[in-house]
Amino acid sequence: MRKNNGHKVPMPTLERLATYLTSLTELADQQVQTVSSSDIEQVTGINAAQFRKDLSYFGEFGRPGIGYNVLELRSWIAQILKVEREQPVILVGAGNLGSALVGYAGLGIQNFRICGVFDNNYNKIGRRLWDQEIMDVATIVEANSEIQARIGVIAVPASVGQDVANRMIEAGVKSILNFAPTRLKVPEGVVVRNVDFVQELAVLAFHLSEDESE
Amino acid sequence: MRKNNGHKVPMPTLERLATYLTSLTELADQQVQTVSSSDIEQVTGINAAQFRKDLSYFGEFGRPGIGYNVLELRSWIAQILKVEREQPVILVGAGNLGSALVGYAGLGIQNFRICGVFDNNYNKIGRRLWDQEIMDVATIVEANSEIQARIGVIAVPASVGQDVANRMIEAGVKSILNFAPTRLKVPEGVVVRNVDFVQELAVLAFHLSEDESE
DNA sequence: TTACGGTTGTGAAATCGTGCACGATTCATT
DNA sequence: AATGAATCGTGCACGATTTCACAACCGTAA
Repeated sequence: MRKNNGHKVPMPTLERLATYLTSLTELADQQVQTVSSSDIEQVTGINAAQFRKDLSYFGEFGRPGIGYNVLELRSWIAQILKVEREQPVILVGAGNLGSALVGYAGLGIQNFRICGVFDNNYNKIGRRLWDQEIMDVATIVEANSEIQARIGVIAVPASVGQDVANRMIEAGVKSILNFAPTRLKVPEGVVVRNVDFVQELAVLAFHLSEDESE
Repeated sequence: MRKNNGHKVPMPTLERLATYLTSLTELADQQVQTVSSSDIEQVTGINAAQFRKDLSYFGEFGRPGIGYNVLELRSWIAQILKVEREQPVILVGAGNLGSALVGYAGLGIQNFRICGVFDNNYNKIGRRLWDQEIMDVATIVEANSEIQARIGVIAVPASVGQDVANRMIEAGVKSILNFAPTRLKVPEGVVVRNVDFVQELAVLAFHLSEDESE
């Protein structure tokens, strides 16, 4: 990484960075060597100027007249997003959603790996979920002193979301992906992103025109 | 609904509307009769002025000096989001994620119901997933002429995402919730929202500080 | 009736994000 | 060496969104 000595990268830029990374990986698989910002626009639908601006927050990665080297750029973006090496992740909630996430092969593509699964249900603790043994959430601090995950995923009912978040933070988690429909209270320095299916559906429902929704 | 004769409601406003709806339902369950915008800020973490501005796109729902009637406001927002009555939803992809979504009780709370589940795997077609029989995705047009869903959920691998979207649109779907990590090409008038776990994790990884990520 | 504490709705200011437009750079060709 | 086509990086203007701040309003109590 080159600049960004300061800060203030817009959140939408970060989200797009992840998109670029995915597309660059595809392009690399297709043996493409070089791309221009308008090629990226072609593939991702994101405006070419936007792409260049996004990168400019972090340095200069392209060559005028040429474009970007696919492998190099992918590696740079991976570095920026801190996914050059495998990122361990822990997950609490071995229900349907948790199970789907642990089994999701797509995680590995961006170097994420779920290295610990926890639940509070004694019928589940000790069982296996894919390649993971489900552990007691009460042991999360101890377990994560081993795993050393800094990212945690919450896939539990809303009612226990805050409690789980607290434990995770105590266990050293700094970033939380929260699937429970609750706003988590977290201390300074901990980042939370919420994913709420129902909220997404509600936004979609809004766009239905009256006569359609009938 | 009262005004909004025009349009142009900011997307972030719509997303927050869904949050308000959830919180209002909780408040109603707690027998709270009236709330002020600062009560809402307390509960949701969303700025009180923001809340009032959001509502102002649709009309005047509060009384100066008093606040908002919880039940009334909830009903109004539900109307705005078109979730006053049950919204049928169809889902393609009876894998782990699809299964989790069909089984997710939270959907019902906002009046969404998955009324049709499809897949292309002959080992799955005909089987039951919770209360739904998995149907052949090839029959989606016919099946949805009965179900009349206008909202569709895509929970299939990226490679077949576009194909599934096309079929859905042919079947009359106007809004798509897409869990496949691909940018879908859709005709004018069809709205898509993407949910990408890996992108979310990547944004979270970015926020880890160097020495932590080691 | 008047005064007051609490609260809304909204214009206007401040902030934030996007996209254009252009100077600068690179390579290929003559 | 000079020309031209392609492409980057970025200042700036625009558009979108958030936040402020205040007039208008409501109910209560003196």
